Amino acid sequence: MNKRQIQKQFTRDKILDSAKQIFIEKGIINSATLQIAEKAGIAHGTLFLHFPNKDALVIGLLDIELLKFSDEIKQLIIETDEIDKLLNQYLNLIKKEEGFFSSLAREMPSYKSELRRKILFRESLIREHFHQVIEKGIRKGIYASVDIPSVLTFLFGTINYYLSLKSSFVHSGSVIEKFHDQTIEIFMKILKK
Amino acid sequence: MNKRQIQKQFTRDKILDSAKQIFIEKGIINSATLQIAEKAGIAHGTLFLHFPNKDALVIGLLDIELLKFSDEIKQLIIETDEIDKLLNQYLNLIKKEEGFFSSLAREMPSYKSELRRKILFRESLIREHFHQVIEKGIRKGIYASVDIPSVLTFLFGTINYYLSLKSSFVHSGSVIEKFHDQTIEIFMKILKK
DNA sequence: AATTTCAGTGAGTGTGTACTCAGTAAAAGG
DNA sequence: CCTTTTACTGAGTACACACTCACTGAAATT
Repeated sequence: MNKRQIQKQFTRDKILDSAKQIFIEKGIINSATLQIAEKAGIAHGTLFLHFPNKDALVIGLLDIELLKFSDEIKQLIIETDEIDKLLNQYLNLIKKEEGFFSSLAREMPSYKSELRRKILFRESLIREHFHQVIEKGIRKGIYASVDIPSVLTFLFGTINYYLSLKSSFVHSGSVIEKFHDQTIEIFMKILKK
Repeated sequence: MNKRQIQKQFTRDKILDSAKQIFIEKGIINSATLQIAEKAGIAHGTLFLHFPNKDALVIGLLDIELLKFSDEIKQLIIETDEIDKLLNQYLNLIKKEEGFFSSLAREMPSYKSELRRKILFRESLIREHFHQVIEKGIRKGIYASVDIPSVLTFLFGTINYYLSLKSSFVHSGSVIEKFHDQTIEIFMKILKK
């Protein structure tokens, strides 16, 4: 990479960093591209050299962040094969980026269907891991033979709900932490024989 | 009421009807007040004679609709005191106005906190009824002595999740219907001794 | 019948914001 | 050293949309 390419990449990263900060603070939908540019310390027009339009920026941002998250999850799967430990670790990971996931849960229903599909696809990969761990548990006779997709929708739906209404559930601090124990407890009861 | 008052009320109703239709179709946040006025068959300015601003219209609309729903729920409570039947009836009521509740679930996280508090307050009244029925069941020894608020958050969270992502879960038709049986089944398992 | 009241009208205004494009300066290439 | 390429700039444009207000005409009041 020559000097120009390095500079270009650097600017792109600044835009994405700024977009992420603003995404966490108040979401992307109601934030102006001008504000993102200002926070990144670049001209408004520059943003559109790197992303053809606002949607592309959102997709770019979410793609990167969710990929990072996916990788961390994968690591986690390798390390744990008990569902309560996995769920505990999963919640801890979300908690680490709770602002991000809260904004995501809040705004997702308003995204264009293509982007929503992308996000749900990434979620489905995570579900797949949970699915396998539960399946193994059922085969071993540890868990009741539940309909796995159903119980996972129940689980992920609830977590999504906590995140999307975070500001109504907690004034400051973590929703995930608040509901951490009871979520695991109830989910384990669902799996209980 | 004289002729003028009747006419005024009629116009107000037309606005609310139109707003409800548009709310169901695509939500209120991304709909223009001009469009609502056109659908109601009135001038754009007229809308602002009846509601000082767009927010007031949204509050007016949701207040009326949620009050109607509350009343139907109350009726239901009187008639049934088994939790699975109550839940079944509750889901049926939501299904009857699924478009409305889907839009509500989708947009609620984006509303100003005051309006969100209002909506959550109405929901809390409904939860209160569920709470009582479960409590009675626990006292009778039918259900396990679970932490009722936790399991209710789990339940309402999941239902909210289905509704908010309705268009991702079903192409056409009812999400509530799709998840009806499994929701009841899992919830009853949570309550099982 | 004359006057007052008021619901309704719709062109107009102000604001916010996504996106453009002619111009600039520094890096790359010869 | 000169020419070309290109990342970047930021004032400008187009558009959408919430909300206003001078005006109209019919109903209510006198």
